[in-house]
Amino acid sequence: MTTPQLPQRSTDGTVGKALEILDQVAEFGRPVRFAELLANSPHPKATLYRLLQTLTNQGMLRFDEQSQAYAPGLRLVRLAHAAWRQSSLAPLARPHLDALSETVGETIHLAQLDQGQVLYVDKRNAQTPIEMFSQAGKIGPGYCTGVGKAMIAHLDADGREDAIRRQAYLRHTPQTLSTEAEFRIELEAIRAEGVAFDREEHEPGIICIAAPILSANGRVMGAVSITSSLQRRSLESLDTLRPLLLKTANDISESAESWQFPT
Amino acid sequence: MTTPQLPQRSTDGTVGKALEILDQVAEFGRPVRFAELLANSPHPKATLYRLLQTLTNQGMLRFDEQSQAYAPGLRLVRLAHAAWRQSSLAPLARPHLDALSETVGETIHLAQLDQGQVLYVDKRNAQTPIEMFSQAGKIGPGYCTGVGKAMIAHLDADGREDAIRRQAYLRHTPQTLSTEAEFRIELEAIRAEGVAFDREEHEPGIICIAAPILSANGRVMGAVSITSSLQRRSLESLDTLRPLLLKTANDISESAESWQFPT
DNA sequence: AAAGATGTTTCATTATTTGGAACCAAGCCA
DNA sequence: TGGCTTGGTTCCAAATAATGAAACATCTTT
Repeated sequence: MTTPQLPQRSTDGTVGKALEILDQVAEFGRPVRFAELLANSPHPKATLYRLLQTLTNQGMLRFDEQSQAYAPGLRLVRLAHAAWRQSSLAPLARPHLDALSETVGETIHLAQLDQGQVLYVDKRNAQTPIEMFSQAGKIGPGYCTGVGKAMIAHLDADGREDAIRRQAYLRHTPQTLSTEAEFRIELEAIRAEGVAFDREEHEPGIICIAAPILSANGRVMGAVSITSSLQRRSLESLDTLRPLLLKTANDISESAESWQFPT
Repeated sequence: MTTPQLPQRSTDGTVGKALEILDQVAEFGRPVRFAELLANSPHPKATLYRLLQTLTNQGMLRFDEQSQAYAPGLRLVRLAHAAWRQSSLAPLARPHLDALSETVGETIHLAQLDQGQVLYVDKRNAQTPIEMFSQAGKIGPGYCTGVGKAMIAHLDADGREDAIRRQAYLRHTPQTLSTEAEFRIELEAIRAEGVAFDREEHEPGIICIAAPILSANGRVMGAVSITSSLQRRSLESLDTLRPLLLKTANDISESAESWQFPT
């Protein structure tokens, strides 16, 4: 008899397991050895082994001979290009972000929600390009970023509860909201206000104002934010950009509505 | 008895089938309806249906209610970020591309080979800085691009044959090499020469010079190219950049060699 | 109303995945 | 040296999940 009554994550089929493993490898952020994966895996050795083989010769993983370790494969990059173009707001939002960037001269982020986490899909740098590695595809926490809070606050009840449950509530800075209760209160405030602020909750000295991008029927599609540092601006100063930010969010939403797929 | 003697692509297991479907959806370049996929699918209705369901609720695909169609999902973007950072030459090559770009002021491409096709992983051009997945992740043909030819020419015999077989040999321009025979001759010439030229083979008026990036043991890791237009430069003029290009390719290779993975 | 598309569900059959255990190959240590 | 540990690969009978023909819903057209 095998694994009788454990809560056991609802993985759909073999494919689900394989994709879960893919995620695990990606999360490591560096090539991982078989044994390391095995340690964090619910699967028996042989199963994990075969799944890794499959993923590898499909190009979803790459096996680095030299370090004897697995890393996410280039096939993903190819697939992601298609995903980014078709399923992200980035292509549509592009002109609006450009305009906003030009006007405010601060760092702009465009994000969407992916399994309760913030997924950045586009970015514009402040004039001085302190080029961090390209942002698209990067993920961030939902409970302590402006875009994350803005999106979660505007989800419907079910989605919101789900997202609230998925947060890690780690204290990144002294200002981080690190309990579910605090987070809930903040979400209420954001819903009332229409925009979210990040008050050094993720990184010390970094603040931002974020607005949700809502579809005509009120569903959350994503969020835009303007980020700055306390050295350059105060929260109040950021707040003066609110009308511009809201207009941008609205423009993006309208572009999305009027979009028709080609035959 | 099922599917008795067809050549039938060697798909490893259910996971393989699922990923193949993922590719199909991505290739469409626009949301696809169930029926369209079914038409191009070797699988029976029910099978395709279930596979699509699985992929969708795994976030690898997105089902657009409005258009009743499937598109690649955002989970891919997240995964690809990890892949790009760990499995592409882009992070390592970045400073070298920056330097080359600064010096020559022309469009630069960094590409790798993915299943016989050219996969662009980074780019520099005069105007726009990098926007991750708008350029990275894009694919191109191997037989009529500078980077493609440079890489394929330097593969080992097996890999080269495989790549030669995978090409489509479509005539994009009057200059396109559109038979396998012509392609083979060109590859020989490139191997002798050490660099490849694109003589308006992919797009009219567009030319480029490309060099392979080889590891210490001679394996092809990728290629760099400098692209220009006939309005601005001649092939001879591009050729004067050859030493710079080769130096860049070599620098990237050396950076890669000296790279050690963190524990 | 009937006939066509298109998408979804069922269920007995079949084939694939599973995972315990054996096996192999290096290190390591005493 | 020889035995012990650690990391990785292969086997194979049993358990499970995938399969696909066909029936069933819907929603359009005629």
